[in-house]
Amino acid sequence: MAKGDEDFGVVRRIDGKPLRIHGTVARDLGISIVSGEYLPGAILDNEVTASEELKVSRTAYREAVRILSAKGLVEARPKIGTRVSPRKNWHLLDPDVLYWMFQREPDEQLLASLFELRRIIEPEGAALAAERRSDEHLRIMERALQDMRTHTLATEAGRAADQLFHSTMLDATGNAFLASLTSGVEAAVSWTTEFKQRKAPLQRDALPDHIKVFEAVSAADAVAARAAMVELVDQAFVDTTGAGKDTAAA
Amino acid sequence: MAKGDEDFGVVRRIDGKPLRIHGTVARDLGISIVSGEYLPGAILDNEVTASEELKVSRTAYREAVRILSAKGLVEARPKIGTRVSPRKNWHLLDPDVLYWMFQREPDEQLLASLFELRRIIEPEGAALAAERRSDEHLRIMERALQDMRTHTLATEAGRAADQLFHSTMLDATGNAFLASLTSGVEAAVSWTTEFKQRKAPLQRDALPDHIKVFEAVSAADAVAARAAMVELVDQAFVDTTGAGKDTAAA
DNA sequence: TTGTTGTTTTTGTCCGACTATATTCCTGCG
DNA sequence: CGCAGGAATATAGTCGGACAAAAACAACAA
Repeated sequence: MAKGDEDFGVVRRIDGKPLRIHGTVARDLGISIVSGEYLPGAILDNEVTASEELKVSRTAYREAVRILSAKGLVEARPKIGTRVSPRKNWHLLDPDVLYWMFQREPDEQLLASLFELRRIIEPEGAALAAERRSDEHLRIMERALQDMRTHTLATEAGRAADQLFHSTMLDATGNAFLASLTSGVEAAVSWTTEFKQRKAPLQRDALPDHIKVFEAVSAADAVAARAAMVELVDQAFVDTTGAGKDTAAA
Repeated sequence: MAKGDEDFGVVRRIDGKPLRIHGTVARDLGISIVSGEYLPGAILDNEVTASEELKVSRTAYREAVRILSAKGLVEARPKIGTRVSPRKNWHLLDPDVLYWMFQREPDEQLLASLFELRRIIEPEGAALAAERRSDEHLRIMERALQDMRTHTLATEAGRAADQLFHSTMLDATGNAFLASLTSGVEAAVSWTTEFKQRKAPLQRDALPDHIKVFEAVSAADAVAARAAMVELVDQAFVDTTGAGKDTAAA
């Protein structure tokens, strides 16, 4: 390969790092499972057979299964085999699982549930941020908003600024659990957005909603921050699905 | 071992199943990490050294690392080693991570954050359940309440009934994400309760709060269900910490 | 200084053998 | 005939050891 070239054929992770073999196998199997190709209770091929089938060593295959098992998707037992766990046991809010779930066709019902959760969580997050944010938080968020304006969400830099805005606000809530939860969910949604955007490229400018949230947080006005974030989430739902104003109004 | 005997020395998982070697190593390492023994950015011993140190094969050690990596606790890179990830990347709401976090001394701040999250989530969950529950849900919940009354929370059967009550209500919300999230958090809290209960055995009877929630859900009264659940969570917070009425009133 | 090339350390992958576990089945006893 | 106990068996679990690949680092050259 000539200097400067890059191999875009390499499978990459969420964070852009290349996937090892065990990672790709885990990802493929994970997607198959969450998309219903293997139903809960189904038993996967035994390790020897499965690894031969996938043309990887048994070691690599086992490490992949460990990953899926750590996320609650499967359960391995001697003499029985590796069984797909009941959905109830799946770690649905695990970032990878979330990512896998929205890789095929984003299930309408599931997407609605996800936004239902966002609508519960994020307004309260904004309210907490309004009460607890530091001046440093405000500085970063304001700067991020400026970058969003100049670059727009169509560019990589713009989306990075958007992420910075949100992650800074999460940090400002002072609640690590809330931050962990929301960051994963928002990431999942942003992938869906990306997915949808190939078909329906144009949608409403998200900046005004962000500004409203920022101003409320800046003014330490929890009530206003909550209201502004409700609007932002509802708008995001409409943008993502194109429908479902009923759910948003519930 | 004579018939009927059991080996209580075996390390067991949350669900009671025995842990394999890779499981115990993952658990031990995981607890060390979340309890701050290894700080974010720190690099673990290389696989050969570490596995020798722990007297396990490199294969088993690697599978343990895969588990931790799947939960966002560590990140492994060739030539660098296995590095503890920044806390921001940890999957804090993963049931195992949560479990590990409350194994040593339950951090006061963290526990408060967890209840802050519960106070946001669970009332809304109860409200949704009130709107969407089926008659079957009601039947199971009522039955569970009866069992709670007859057995009390001091017994295994009583706690099982309590769990059934809560998990049924989560099912009734019709939101898989909400259910997944809450079940993990409630489980973590119940372990802390168990932990605390060794010192302060006696606390207020939780049954009346449960009944109020049930009656509201049964009457399909979302507002009342929300209010009743707020009370239940606040009461649980007081019972768990013994202090912190400020946070509960926020 | 900058770019390139080699060195080296560490994780990643593979293989093949053996162990542990738990189901299934069979056998013999009541 | 039914059932308890033990043997057979299929599967995941563990091991050790070899080699491959990635990536930081050092040495060197332009």
